[in-house]
Amino acid sequence: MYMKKESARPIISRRSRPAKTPLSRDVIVSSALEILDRDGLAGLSLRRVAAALDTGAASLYVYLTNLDELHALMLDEALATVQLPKSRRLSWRDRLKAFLLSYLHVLYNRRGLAQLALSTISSGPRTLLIWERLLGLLKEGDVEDAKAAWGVDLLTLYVTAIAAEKSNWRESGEGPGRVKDALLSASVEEFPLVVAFREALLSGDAEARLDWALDIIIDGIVGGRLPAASSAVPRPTQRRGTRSKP
Amino acid sequence: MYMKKESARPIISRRSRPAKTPLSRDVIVSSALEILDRDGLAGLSLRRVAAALDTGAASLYVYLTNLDELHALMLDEALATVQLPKSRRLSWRDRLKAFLLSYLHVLYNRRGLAQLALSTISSGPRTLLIWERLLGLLKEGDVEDAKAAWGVDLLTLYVTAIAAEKSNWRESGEGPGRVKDALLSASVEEFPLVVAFREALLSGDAEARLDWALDIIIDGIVGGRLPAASSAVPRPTQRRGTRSKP
DNA sequence: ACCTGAACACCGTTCAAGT
DNA sequence: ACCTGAACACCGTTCAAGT
Repeated sequence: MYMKKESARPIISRRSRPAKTPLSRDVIVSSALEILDRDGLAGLSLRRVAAALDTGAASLYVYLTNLDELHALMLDEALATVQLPKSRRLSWRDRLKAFLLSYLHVLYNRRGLAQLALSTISSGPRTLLIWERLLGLLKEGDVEDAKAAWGVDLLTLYVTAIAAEKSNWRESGEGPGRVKDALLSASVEEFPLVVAFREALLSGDAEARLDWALDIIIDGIVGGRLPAASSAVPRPTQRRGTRSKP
Repeated sequence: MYMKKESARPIISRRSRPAKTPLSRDVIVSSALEILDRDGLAGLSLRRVAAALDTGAASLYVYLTNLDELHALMLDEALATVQLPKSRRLSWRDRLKAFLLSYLHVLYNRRGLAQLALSTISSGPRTLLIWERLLGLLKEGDVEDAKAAWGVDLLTLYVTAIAAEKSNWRESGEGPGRVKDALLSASVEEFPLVVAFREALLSGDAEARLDWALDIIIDGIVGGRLPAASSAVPRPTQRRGTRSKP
């Protein structure tokens, strides 16, 4: 199952390649994305990328500081294909939803990418462009600045999470089957509500649920309260924060 | 840096342990959680768990089918400590938020657990209990069944995603610093809105943002539209679904 | 039935040596 | 400056052999 291909062959026959394919961040990233498509995140390794480029893993360290950096570069590159709908006939809201759906599909359609998106802090140019577009759409909807800013965070995080969850289901074999089994075998004594809600919990396809959730979140961003305070305001009584010093 | 500890010592001195510590799923899981606490997800391996239990990795396969299963067991076990606030003086809404915050803190406080939560499909008894509690709270708020069911999904996914994102920041060294840098160095020509929104994008601490987002989502679940249709209803025109057969 | 050592097929990263 | 082979310190999983 492990293609050892051209391992013990002294005749290398460089056929088409012009001498070697000069290494660069770009060729490394696109090579890595090809491997991701074929073998998923589990099949992606520096050694495999290097092998595809006909070199050793050590060579990549001239262009990358480590595997994490490659991940971030891959993610940002992949996000280049997220698309704003052209049709000007749609409302800002429908275009926002279409854009988020495009984002979702980009993450979901490429194996392992959604996983990567959640474990990688990306802030490359493609990521910035997505923020730019989202801010533009929310501004079209006359959302106040403070709400738009926080809304971008909320929307991207939610969509990323959905993509990752769906990806998991696909990658790990059988969809939400395990959850379904757990629901069906839950005891009424211990989990009366879960049992009572069985059908409702399992109802609806992924798209209907996503659409519902997006509507809720968008409505909330548009109509909800303003972010409580800018960073300079003293907080009211709060429950034991994450900050380290008072 | 790699504690080779008691590697080449013929005198093993079983001190306190009663003959050996008999292996079982439970001891394996709690041993694994200890390692997770100390060394994070990157430091967790079957070999290390086995070493802590004074045996070889192969021995664990009597109790586990693979590493993924251990992950799922660990997650479910850790979720046991999520707590419903006792104080009956709080509104259902405040108790819901406190419960979700407890969930968040359980995921966040244990290193690597949030990551695990997003890459693992958990459906053990502790997970079911969390659904049970959430359904109970939403019912107290007189949320319609269909909305409550989908709401559980939305709330847990969002909180898990937040925990994972914050965990990433902590685990990967410097918090949202990279994002901040990207924001500060973004060009006005390319990303005018991002630049204009700089301050708003960075404003507010994590708690304020979380609180804002939770309010939006809860409001949406309470007041938003009903899920469009139960699974049996024909869908209106939809954009190219994920389903495989028509 | 349970446990084990050894082996297999991999990893990321570093480093001294080459060009 | 860029590339490389070899080495280091790990992985998960399987398997034949032991008790």
